[in-house]
Amino acid sequence: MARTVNEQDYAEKRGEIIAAARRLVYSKGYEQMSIKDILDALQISKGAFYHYFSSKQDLLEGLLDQLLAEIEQILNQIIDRPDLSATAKLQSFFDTIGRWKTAQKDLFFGLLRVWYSDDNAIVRQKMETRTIQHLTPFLEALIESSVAEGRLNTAFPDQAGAIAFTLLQGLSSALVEMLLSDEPNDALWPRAARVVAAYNDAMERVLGAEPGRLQLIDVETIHEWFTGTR
Amino acid sequence: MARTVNEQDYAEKRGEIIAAARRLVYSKGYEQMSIKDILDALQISKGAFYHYFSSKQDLLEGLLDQLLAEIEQILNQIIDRPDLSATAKLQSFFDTIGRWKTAQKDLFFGLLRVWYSDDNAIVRQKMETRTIQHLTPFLEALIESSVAEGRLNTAFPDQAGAIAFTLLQGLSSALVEMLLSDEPNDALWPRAARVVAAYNDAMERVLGAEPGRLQLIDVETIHEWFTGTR
DNA sequence: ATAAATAAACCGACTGTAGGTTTATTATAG
DNA sequence: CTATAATAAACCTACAGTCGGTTTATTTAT
Repeated sequence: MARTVNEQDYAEKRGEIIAAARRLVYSKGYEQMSIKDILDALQISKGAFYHYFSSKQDLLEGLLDQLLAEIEQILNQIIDRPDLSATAKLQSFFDTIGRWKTAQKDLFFGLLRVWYSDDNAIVRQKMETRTIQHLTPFLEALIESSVAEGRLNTAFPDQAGAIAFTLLQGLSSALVEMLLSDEPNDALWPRAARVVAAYNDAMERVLGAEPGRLQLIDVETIHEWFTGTR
Repeated sequence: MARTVNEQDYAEKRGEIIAAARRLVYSKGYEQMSIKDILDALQISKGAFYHYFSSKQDLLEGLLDQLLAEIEQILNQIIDRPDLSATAKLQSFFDTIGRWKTAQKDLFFGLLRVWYSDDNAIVRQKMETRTIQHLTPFLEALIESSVAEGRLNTAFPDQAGAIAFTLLQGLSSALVEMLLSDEPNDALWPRAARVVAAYNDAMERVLGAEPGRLQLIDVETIHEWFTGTR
């Protein structure tokens, strides 16, 4: 025979290209990123690129896969903890999201404008639907267990995960819009706090949790978001 | 001076271009629609187009304005009805959305694929945020009145409108995804009914309505959606 | 061990198309 | 008449994607 595909190398190279694309998407957004940007960054030819990806969209799918895989890994770490009750895991899930964003604050805030720009609409849209599709099962399991534990109460544990995600994304959108507005932070942050409180309330009602039980984002965190340098 | 701008004519021509763009967006999606498509459809030159719009994005904004204005008009008709209580208006609001979609069923289903395609992500995204921004006040007012009427119960009437919209959009996304899937309709529709029930429940809980009071979409309607020709 | 064979990996000029600009011309209100 | 709105058409630039071709690694037959 002849030269055979080295799956290892192939995947590695593909990963490198995706990584470069990711940096570019983070810095200038998907639409603004040209294939040439990637070629320049990696010093490879067009032929090389199109050997690994059939189109720019194909590259995007790969990027989304990578992002989702990372999230799933983090989620799994929470799920696997035997010391936590299902309800605690659920809360830990929310906390982890918030903590990640805070930890990578500089990166995160730099990302915001790009991620929520018009030039990134497809990426966000696709990421949103994929997040719901892939992560809902995790949430569903936690919710079902919590219902069994008696800490949650819903007649639709199978659907509640998706609805919870919808709420989470709604909250994110609302907060991001405020963060990206021109209004001064100190005027914004009490309003942000109220938005969070409202979504918290909504989430508790939907899942049938006792008031104050579930906290999507703690007040500390949003305060920090809205008082740091933008 | 010289030839003065005829505001009337100017707006009219702009409207014509937007209308043509709208037909094209409906038939092939925003990204797939080129400026040339519009020029060909109206038999005008590029110069003419760029006299009325500064860019393709500018055109999009105009299109969104048009769409939103139509929705607002419909909403206002409901609000203005003195015979209805606030809660009845709220229900009427949901009904109207569903009835519109059913009435224009053929158009509506044809639209679905295009509207939810990747090539239309920016349009949908922008329309979503603008819908929330512009229509939330209407919902808020209805919710506040309903709370006063004692038919709803929420500590966050000011935020509940936005959250309600989030839920509506979440439900829409879920249903559309099912409608666009390859699975056969008869297998799909009981699941769709359950999704609707879950969102109904969520909405009632969030707004603090009595169970069964609020109906986002009635079962008749979705049944019709999922049994007609696709 | 070596050379022929073969397919993967890579290269970069080229193309078609699209959004947008510039420059020139026509029509019309004052 | 003339200034300007309105239109036309040639032009520019950037970009995704293609394609014929070259290099490089691996296998197989001698």
